[in-house]
Amino acid sequence: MDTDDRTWKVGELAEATGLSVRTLHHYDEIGLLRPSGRSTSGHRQYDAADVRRLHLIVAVRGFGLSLTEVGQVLDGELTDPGALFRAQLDLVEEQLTAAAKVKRMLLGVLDGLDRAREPSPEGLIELIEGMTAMSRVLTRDEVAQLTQGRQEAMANLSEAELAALVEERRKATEALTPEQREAMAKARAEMMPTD
Amino acid sequence: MDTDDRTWKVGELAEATGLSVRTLHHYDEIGLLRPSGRSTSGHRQYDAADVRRLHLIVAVRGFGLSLTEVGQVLDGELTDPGALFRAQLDLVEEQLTAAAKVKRMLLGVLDGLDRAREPSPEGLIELIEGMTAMSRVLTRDEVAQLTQGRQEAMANLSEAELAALVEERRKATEALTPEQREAMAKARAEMMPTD
DNA sequence: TTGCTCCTCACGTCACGTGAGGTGGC
DNA sequence: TTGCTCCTCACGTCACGTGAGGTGGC
Repeated sequence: MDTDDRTWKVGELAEATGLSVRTLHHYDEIGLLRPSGRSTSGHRQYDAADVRRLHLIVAVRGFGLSLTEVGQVLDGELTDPGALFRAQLDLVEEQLTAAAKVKRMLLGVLDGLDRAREPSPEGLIELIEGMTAMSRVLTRDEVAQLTQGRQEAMANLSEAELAALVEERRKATEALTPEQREAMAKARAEMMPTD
Repeated sequence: MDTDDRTWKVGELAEATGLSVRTLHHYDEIGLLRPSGRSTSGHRQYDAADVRRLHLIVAVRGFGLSLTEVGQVLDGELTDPGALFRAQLDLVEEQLTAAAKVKRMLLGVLDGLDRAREPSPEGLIELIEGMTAMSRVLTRDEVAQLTQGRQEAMANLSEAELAALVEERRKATEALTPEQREAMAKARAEMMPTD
């Protein structure tokens, strides 16, 4: 039983797992992974069980859980771990849709930059302004529909806000080249979710 | 020109934008958005230009850039902003594939939990162990193929490591119920990217 | 005068990174 | 004896959250 008896030093374990020594120190500090031994000179000694636990830590951490949650899962401190994983799934799905939207917007901006004859800082700003003003309005409408109780407050705010917003967009559009105008229209189309 | 002359207090702006007062204080502190005025009593006064800049800040921040980068974009400090946005696009695409993988693994774990007759903490652990041991091996193989120079070092490591790994998986599989075994096989299939 | 908003410190968060200064093993 | 690894502080990061204690405007 060679491998069951051998022990790892912190640097060896770091090298083997791709983690940093500091990370292993950190896990020790917070009690997530305490090496089961110390040498006479105080060096950490990880045994096979520690290594196994470390692999589990890395695995569960990969689901996006906090280190506290990782510890709870591994130590069986949760009455319903499934609930935690389901919540995490919801979160990941939100991240996926959010990231997909960001990707669409980035593609829109890059497309606009490509179409611009000569790239000016102002052109970029106006491009971004045009792209996002749209989604801001949409968001406002959605919010207004969802939170009926606050509609009165919304009306007060949107009075000045929407005026400023419309004015902003008018000014911005005015200063654009035809190419940029076209890019903006295309970008808006791209922002509309298709999936 | 009513809206062009009016001025916003920090609380009003926070309410209107959905940001926190603290966030606006923070943007002031780091110089990202300094209100153009202060009242005699020291209260921040944001004018229409400040509000416009704030909307731009929120928009650009939405691309996932750091506040430093947001400032650089808005102040035209970058010779090639397109490069920044392209880098950001790469990052977002990486996040998308990573999140998709996490989603697949979470679905696998949840599926395994559903199939287990009675959910035990040990069963969960073993399920996770089984699911992720697979991807660890795959990753190792890929790394070995990519970094030829380090193959010798890899061989040294994988000797003890792989032995422990195989032993781990054998023990884990041994203790599983038939339902869990089936779930693991299904989970592995799900882990293989299909897109 | 009572609330409400505003102000400025200043510490806390999360998962480590990055030296700083010193000791032990091969 | 020289490197290399190990050790323990301890501050820094990033974008704010969260009180703490006090002042000004309607």
